[in-house]
Amino acid sequence: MPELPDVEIFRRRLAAKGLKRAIRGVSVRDPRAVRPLSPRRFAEHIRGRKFVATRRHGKHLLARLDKGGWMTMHFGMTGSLEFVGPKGKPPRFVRLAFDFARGQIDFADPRRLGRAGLTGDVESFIAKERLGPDALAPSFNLTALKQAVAGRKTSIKAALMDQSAVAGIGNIYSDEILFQARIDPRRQAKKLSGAELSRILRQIKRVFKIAIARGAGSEHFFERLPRSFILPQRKKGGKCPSCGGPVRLFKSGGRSGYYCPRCQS
DNA sequence: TTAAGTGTTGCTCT
DNA sequence: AAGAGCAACACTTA
Repeated sequence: MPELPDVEIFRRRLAAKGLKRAIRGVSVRDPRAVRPLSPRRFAEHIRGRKFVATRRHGKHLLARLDKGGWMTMHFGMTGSLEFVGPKGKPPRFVRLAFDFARGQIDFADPRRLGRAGLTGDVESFIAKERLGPDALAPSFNLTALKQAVAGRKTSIKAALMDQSAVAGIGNIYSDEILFQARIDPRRQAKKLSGAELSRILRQIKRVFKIAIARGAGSEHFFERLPRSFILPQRKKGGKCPSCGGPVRLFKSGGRSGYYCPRCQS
């Protein structure tokens, strides 16, 4: 689930429910969720303090602490951030819980591939993680996209998913972006024309903005997407929303990609 | 029941 | 050294 739009939803949730309120307790239910930090060091660093600002870079969420420094979160394949009110029922698979006077914020993660950590400042964190520019940052323009895929022999789909080239695009949304841009995901990145890259850039911004606006990751999210989106058809037997033909599955590096062989070339 | 599949990343091998 | 393949992980679905 957690690609850029999903993480942006988590960020907004944290900003709405967890900012400028005392964090009364931090419960590390699974030590692996804060690895390589010790649960104690992580919890003690945050307990009694407040989050005062949030940021997102690609698929990473960061929250600034009132006395300086930031908490970082990455959601792996199945992580999420949920707010639970005073009488609410917590989700399954909670690995970290932040307790406030009214309710709690839970980091849930069935597959345990997500991580939380601590860092001094955002810029050094981005450098350490080797992250490219955030896909929604205004500075990620056509020049930056050209730079990201320049000379790359790999497929445009793989290049877009490379977080060191551009941060935030994953397996699902790369399919949608390339479908909207009418580009075959298997094409070599370096062989795309300027006009094609321009279409891709426009669709990165558009697809992500639409996904965020429609509540990425929420229940019935797929039904709330425009009819022109291939995302709900991203399955066996799916039909291209543009031409009605069957969507095709291809595999690369253990990942599944879907596309319309008639509409994308 | 068992096996395959899964929205991410990082390590290994070439 | 870029790129491909697979492991990590644990649950859900076929």
